[in-house]
Amino acid sequence: MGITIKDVAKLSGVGISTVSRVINKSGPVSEETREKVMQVVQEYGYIPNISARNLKSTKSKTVALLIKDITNPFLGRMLRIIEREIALRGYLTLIRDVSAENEMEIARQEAQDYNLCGVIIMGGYFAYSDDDFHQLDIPCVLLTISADEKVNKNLYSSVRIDDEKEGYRAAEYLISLGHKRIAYLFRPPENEKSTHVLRYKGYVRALCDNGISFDADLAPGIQSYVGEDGFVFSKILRAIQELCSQCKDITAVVTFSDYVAVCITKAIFTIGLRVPEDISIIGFDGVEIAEICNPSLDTIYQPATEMALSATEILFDMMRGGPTQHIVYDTVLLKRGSSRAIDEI
Amino acid sequence: MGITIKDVAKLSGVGISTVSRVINKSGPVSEETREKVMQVVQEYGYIPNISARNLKSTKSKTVALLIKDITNPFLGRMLRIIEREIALRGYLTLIRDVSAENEMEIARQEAQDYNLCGVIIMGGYFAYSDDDFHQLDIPCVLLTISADEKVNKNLYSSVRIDDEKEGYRAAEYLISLGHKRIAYLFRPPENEKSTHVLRYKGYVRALCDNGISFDADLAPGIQSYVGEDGFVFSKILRAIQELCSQCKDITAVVTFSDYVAVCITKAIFTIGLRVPEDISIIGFDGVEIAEICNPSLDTIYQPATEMALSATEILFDMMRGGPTQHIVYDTVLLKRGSSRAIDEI
DNA sequence: TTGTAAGCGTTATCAT
DNA sequence: ATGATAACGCTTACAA
Repeated sequence: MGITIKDVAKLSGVGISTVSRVINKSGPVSEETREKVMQVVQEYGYIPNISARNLKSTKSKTVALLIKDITNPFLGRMLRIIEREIALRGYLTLIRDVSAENEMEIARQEAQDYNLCGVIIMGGYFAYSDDDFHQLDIPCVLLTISADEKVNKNLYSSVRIDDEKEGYRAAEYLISLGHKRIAYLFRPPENEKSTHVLRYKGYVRALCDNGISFDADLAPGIQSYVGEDGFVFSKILRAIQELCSQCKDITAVVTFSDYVAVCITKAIFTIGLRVPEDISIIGFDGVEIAEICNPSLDTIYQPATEMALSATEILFDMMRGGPTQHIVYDTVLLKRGSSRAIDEI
Repeated sequence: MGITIKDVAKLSGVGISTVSRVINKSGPVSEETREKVMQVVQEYGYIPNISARNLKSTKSKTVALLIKDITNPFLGRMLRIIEREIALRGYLTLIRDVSAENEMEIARQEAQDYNLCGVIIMGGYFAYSDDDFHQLDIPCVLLTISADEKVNKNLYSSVRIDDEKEGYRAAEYLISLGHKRIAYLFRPPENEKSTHVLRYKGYVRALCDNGISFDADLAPGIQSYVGEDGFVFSKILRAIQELCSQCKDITAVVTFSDYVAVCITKAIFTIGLRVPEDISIIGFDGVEIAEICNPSLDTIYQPATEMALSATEILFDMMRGGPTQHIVYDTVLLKRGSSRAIDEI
């Protein structure tokens, strides 16, 4: 254990509170003593103990970043940006992967333990209640998600896209190209209320609106798209195989992430078909992989940078007493060649 | 702020230390009082405050995971496994991205602040000194890296592959296929001592050993492979364009990660050449992307799961007073079709 | 401008 | 088996 504030005080011949004032710039100190203290701090490499700080009722200048699945590249990109923004403002970031857990419980726990100033939750579900936010009791921004309509909008902020609408858009795009037999690959159970499901609902609505009857056989769930250490590809391959053997007339696939779309592309090649000649594909998110794969994917691009910056800004606004905000970003439909009009075939 | 141990004591009509004993199972308590206390704990949702715990000299059952670049998919995979293993042992994981910072300084800081039991550093550099580990003063495992030879091996553990050897192997594989003009794309400056550089050195040695004169023009550094929020592809594309225009006779490329290899593949397609017909490529790490891209990449596969499990196990061993260990894993050269013998062309 | 002292929520020691 | 009480390192009134 390093030296404490007490040691610094003794070593520099001043009182404890003076040292505290120096390192926190939290009160008047004569230039002379200031230098004396800093001298000792430098020489002995004194580091204030955060746990002790957190113990006092005052907030700790740290923000928690709770992530549902830290290996998700889309979330990863935003993570980096947010972390940097938070550091720029002189705050500390506590990162926590909450994949398998209840993120609200963890948020409460951490808020208490570390005396947090705020929380950003990325990619969770949204079965939150008013009570959840009341109990949390510190500024909270949901990123990529929103709470249910019933939850009081003044209790939290959110930054996201309209997943249902964009799912609709993805499907509509393929429909506009003349496709009628359009599959959707999604990940089922646990995430009952997730962005994935919303995108899926958009897909279903798009079909209906265009007079295409929804066929449940075309929307199989794959069992969990990223195993802890296993790979997902084999599962997708199996799904695609079934999809193509049972209903030979499929001409397009929609899905909820670029990553899965890349897997689907590979699966299609593997069974001897081509993209986009035989089957058209559209991805979701617009992460780099969608650009560098072969062929590059058409995709629904989310403005990750802007979303990350907004989330951070809103959080710090709230920490200064500002109001909650709810921002819904528009996406951009990137056309890069993984789908083609059905007539051309 | 939730209720404290004091409140629980009052509410259940017992002393503070009794409550402490109950929740920590750290002393004799009558079954009767135990139930009384637990009753209150449940009812009011009491959560012990970790900061307060950390303040006491006793260790806090938390381990820090320091990562150089959290968006690296290879590190990400191991991260998930380690986190799970740590949780399984009843410990808390503190994740921190140390991309832009000095990981040792942060390790010391966190060790003190959170009263850590141990640290795992993933993907850092290795300009560490004896002093670094002495000052850190808690069990430390380096994952994917090792400290310099000069550093006392009893001060830390390490789990990694032999990057120089495996870089050699990658290059040698292409040489064995008849390639002579083999490029290497790497990321230069800051990482002077990183795994990347070792792999590069292996590549150079392989060339020499096989009587191929090293041509610096074939090993350009790309400026930084993952911008904070920018994409790397354009940079690689430029590098490949130059490489192919200046020295038309290149037939193969080695690089330090699958991700970059995928970018290179795309760049090659973009300028109108084919993989592996015109140019052979081998990746590094063996992450999923190397399998699902087109064509699937030959790559040097690192046993990520085993490495992650080893690192965790060694750390907990050390925490129980066990010795330091230094494990070097072998890789597997996966041949999936992104390189071909030069004669076949 | 500076120092003293009272907490913050725990755990650990020591009586009881 | 149980309950005071003294730390742990820090911030912050309040006093000097």
